[in-house]
Amino acid sequence: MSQESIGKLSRVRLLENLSAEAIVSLEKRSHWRRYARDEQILDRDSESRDVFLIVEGSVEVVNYSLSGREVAFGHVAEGGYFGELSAIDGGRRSANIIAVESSLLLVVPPDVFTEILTQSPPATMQVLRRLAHIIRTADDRIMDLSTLKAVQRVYVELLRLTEFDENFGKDLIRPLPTQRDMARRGSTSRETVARVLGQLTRANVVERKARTLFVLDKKRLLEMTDAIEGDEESLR
Amino acid sequence: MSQESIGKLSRVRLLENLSAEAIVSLEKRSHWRRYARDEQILDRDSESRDVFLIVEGSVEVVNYSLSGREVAFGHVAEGGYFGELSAIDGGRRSANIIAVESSLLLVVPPDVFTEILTQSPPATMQVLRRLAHIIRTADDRIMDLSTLKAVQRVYVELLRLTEFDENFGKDLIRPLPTQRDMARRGSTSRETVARVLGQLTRANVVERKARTLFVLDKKRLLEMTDAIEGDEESLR
DNA sequence: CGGTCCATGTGATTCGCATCACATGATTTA
DNA sequence: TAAATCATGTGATGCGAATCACATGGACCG
Repeated sequence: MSQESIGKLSRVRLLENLSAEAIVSLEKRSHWRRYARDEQILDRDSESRDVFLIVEGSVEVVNYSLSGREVAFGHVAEGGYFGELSAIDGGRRSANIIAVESSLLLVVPPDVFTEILTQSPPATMQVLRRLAHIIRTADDRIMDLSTLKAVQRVYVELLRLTEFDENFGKDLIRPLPTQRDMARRGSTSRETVARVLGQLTRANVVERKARTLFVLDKKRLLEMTDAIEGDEESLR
Repeated sequence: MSQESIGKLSRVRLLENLSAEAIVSLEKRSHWRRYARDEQILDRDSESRDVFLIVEGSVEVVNYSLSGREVAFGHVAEGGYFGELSAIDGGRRSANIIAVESSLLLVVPPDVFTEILTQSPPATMQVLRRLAHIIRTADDRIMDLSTLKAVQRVYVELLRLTEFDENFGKDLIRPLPTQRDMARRGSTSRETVARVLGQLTRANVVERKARTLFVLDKKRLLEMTDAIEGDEESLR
């Protein structure tokens, strides 16, 4: 194992409080694996219970319904990990994982993972906080799906992606995901996303330039999200 | 504190692996509280971070949208606990809790809860497994909301409530929740639940008698859940 | 025990949005 | 650079289910 990979490993959130020795020992009992862009890393009905640490790259969490419809669950970035649910409860994998870009992962066997938990309280708290965060996010999404209309869910999605850019001094989304991807996350159709984007552009709430979407009026977008709604188009 | 309450406390899942002394010490630093039926125990925007152990009774987890719509998240029975998310991550409460019946709770301050976690690995694993289970349930629900029609979500809800009764040797739901409650859980309207129930009765898939619903053909119900659906009513 | 409140069944109506169907534009890739 | 593939804009259509509106049936209560 190279010195470099140890350095990178220590940057994975799960391990950030572990000693160098503990990390070396962990690494010895795990194995490395590289996945190409778009490659499937984990299948919903695979039998493994391993935990995957993302040392380089990032992944998407996706599920498919029986009718073939895709639902996006989330994204895990470099320094994150996934697969912990099965390692914790021994149950099936709950989703499919796909590499967004070429990614280097450390595959940790379940018993090595649980050993970390029993030996490092800080690591355990880290996992607990992560699970708590996942639950909060999922609960919010259930609320959105249960109480908002499709159009409003697209607003929510846009707001979720919006970040303030220091250089421009403006709110923007960059890079803007494809409409198909946004539809997957908002549980709506690609066409609806297109229509919403067009409408918001006409209402001067957003402005599109190549791969970036400027959010000109974030406040208005926020209001529109929970309005009982009468006339949308009249916002022009 | 009575001998009896210690006995009851040790039956709360969170504490099942703790020593009697640990439980006594925990109890000393917490306080008891009784809530009446339908009383609100926890408000979504309350500031407390306490964890609640259900020693007697049971509660419902509910949320309200801005438009006033209710969404049922779950139910916690005697021996369970709730409020752990805020104790873990210090964040806001994620839902409202309402007593279903008169309930006796032990209110545990956040620092006492985290102390249990650091001192008892089995308790920690218990919490981890519980959170994992909540995530799996929530993910399933997101899939249902994203890919199923309202009618099918009612089928799913019925299946979720169905249990095999040893006495009768039959599948049944007892007591059958009100249509309003089932609508809350399936994120649909009360009327839709009524229509589905009527239809299933006519198709001899279920049969209603007072407060119990006999599920005559569970297999069929299961098939109808993920069918692409053409003709429902023709099942008669 | 008659009245009030809540649960239930069912019709009629409206509306949101998925779906289908193309046209056009942008990006790969051979 | 042409061809192929994928992303995007927008109209037309149909279906699902929320909503409105009552009628009836139970359950509880003063």
